[in-house]
Amino acid sequence: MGADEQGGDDDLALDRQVCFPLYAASNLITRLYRPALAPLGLTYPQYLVMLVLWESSPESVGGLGERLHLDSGTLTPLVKRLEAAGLVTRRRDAADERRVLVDLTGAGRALKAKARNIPKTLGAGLHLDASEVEELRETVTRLVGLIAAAEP
Amino acid sequence: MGADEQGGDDDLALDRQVCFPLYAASNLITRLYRPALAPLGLTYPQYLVMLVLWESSPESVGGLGERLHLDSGTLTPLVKRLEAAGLVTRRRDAADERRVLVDLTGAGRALKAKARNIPKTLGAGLHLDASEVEELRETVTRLVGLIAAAEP
DNA sequence: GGCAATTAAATTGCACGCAATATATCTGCA
DNA sequence: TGCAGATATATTGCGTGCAATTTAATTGCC
Repeated sequence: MGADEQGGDDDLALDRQVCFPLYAASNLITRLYRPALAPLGLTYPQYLVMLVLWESSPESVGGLGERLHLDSGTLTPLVKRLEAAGLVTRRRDAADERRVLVDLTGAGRALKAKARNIPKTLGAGLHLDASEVEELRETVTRLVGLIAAAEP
Repeated sequence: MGADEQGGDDDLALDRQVCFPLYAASNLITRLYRPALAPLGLTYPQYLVMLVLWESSPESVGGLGERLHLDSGTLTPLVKRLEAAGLVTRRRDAADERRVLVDLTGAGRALKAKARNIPKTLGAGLHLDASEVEELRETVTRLVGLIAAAEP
């Protein structure tokens, strides 16, 4: 142990970080999805918003943000792009004029059919067995819960 | 199973995706590190570059990119900001003028002392036991390897 | 009812990330 | 030697992410 390693062997080694592989995995996944999403005219974050809406719509901007851990600074312009693409509509909630409700158009709903095989197609290329994927998903989901709970 | 669920129960449910928790975890971690890195004047990606340089410097832009899975489009402006902050120098490699070598300044090297307790401080807040963290790190690292290998 | 505090979105400004492209340098081979 | 192809970095353009601020609407409390 060198004289400059008072914090332990070397806590600052890149290969010791948990944060870094998560960061790298996220970037790599965005890159991996790009060619599959390009024919649908979607970016990866836009795809996530569509996943939420395909499950339940209309949804407020805040609702989308809570689900995806994103704020209005990210979602407002993103949803406007989806609106410009004709996939969603935006309207003020009559019951609470502060809210904006994002809803699917016919084209937005129809896009789900084109997206259906994306998870299977992209998952297959990784050669991870199902149980391993499931465990990874659960562990990272729990981590997300922990970090989100630790937030202000 | 509904008539619109031909791809399985619903492969497009957000909670079924492995990609999403990784994406969310990455964003949340960046947010989590921000207040700890602010006193050092670093963003999270800048911190990762410094981690690499603290391990071995000088390093070429390409070397940084290979280690962090980033390209010159991201690294060039980032490293220039580190240079403007007085933490690194940039110079052409005399042996191969195409390369740019990024090296630590005295201030850059000195910053390591201030960063030393960051991993422990931030890790402690998550209340995950060490073995669990280790397993998560290994699994995600393996995933990163798989996706990176699948890349062109 | 009325006003302060809260809440929901939108806006602004900055730093990524990356595809596509441009520029400069090097390597290999005729 | 000289030149075509490959390689390393830089640049451009666009879409995020997010802190900080602004604007508009609602709630709570008197």
